[in-house]
Amino acid sequence: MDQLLTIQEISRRSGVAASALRFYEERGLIKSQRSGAGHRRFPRAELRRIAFIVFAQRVGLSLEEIGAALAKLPAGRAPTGKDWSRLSSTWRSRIEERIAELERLKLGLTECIGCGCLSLGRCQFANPAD
Amino acid sequence: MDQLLTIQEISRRSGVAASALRFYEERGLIKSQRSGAGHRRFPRAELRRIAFIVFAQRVGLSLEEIGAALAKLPAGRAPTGKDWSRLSSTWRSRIEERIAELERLKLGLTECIGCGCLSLGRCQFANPAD
DNA sequence: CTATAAGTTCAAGTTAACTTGAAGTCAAGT
DNA sequence: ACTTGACTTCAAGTTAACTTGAACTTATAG
Repeated sequence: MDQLLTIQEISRRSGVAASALRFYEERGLIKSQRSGAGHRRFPRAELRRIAFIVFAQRVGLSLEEIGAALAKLPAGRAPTGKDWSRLSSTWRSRIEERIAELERLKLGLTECIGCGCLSLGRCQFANPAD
Repeated sequence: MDQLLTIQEISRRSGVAASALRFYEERGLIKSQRSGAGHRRFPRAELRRIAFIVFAQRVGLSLEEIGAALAKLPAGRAPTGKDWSRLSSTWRSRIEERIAELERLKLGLTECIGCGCLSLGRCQFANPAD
């Protein structure tokens, strides 16, 4: 059941360019076995990791952060749904913060820019409380 | 009342590095007059433009887009609050889309990654409808 | 008069996340 | 035998948004 896929197949199924996949492997985010000819062969399960990477990028994480997160997956056994969700659970607050910032900016769009208070250093929208 | 400020003063008041201000000027986002010695002198009003740039960046716009927006400000007269708000009004939908995406991702955090459906190409969270 | 702080220009460096190109290998089809 | 297509590595290029450094000038304080 652990079918091996070529880089093209993985690329097609994940929507991630082959060059990007090589790049991810170089960075240690994903792994592949090699065929006799030295060609990459990806276990189907890598699609899951790749999906995770794409997902995390949309959330706004850097590859470095994503790599650090992936490194925490249990070695030796296939990660469970719980493993994956534990991995990404810390992002919730991050997403919420970013949403909050965008809401603030949206408000600033009318309240702040419109009224003319957009004087950096004092504007509550331009300078979110930290 | 149109007091002229040095680049350091502008930098301090805007929180934007002097090197970045020179860069913005080079890109045509802001303008300065020159002192006898060839030093930049910024009219106070430029702080407004800079605030706008910073604001727009947080929204997620590129300098190029910001430059294009700023270029639409009426030449000759000082921009009014209405000018500024008209300029940024198109961002509302952009912000809202990004918020919607983040909400989707947040949902995917539990629903999708947790349950194991995160199989790219089919997952509704990883691949928002377009 | 001189040291120092602030400014200038211009070229080159930086980081992220890839992409592109060159040069070569390998298996399959005709 | 030969061409094609998919693959490999490695180095270099790309874009955005700046920053840094070198070399130099000008302004200010003592």
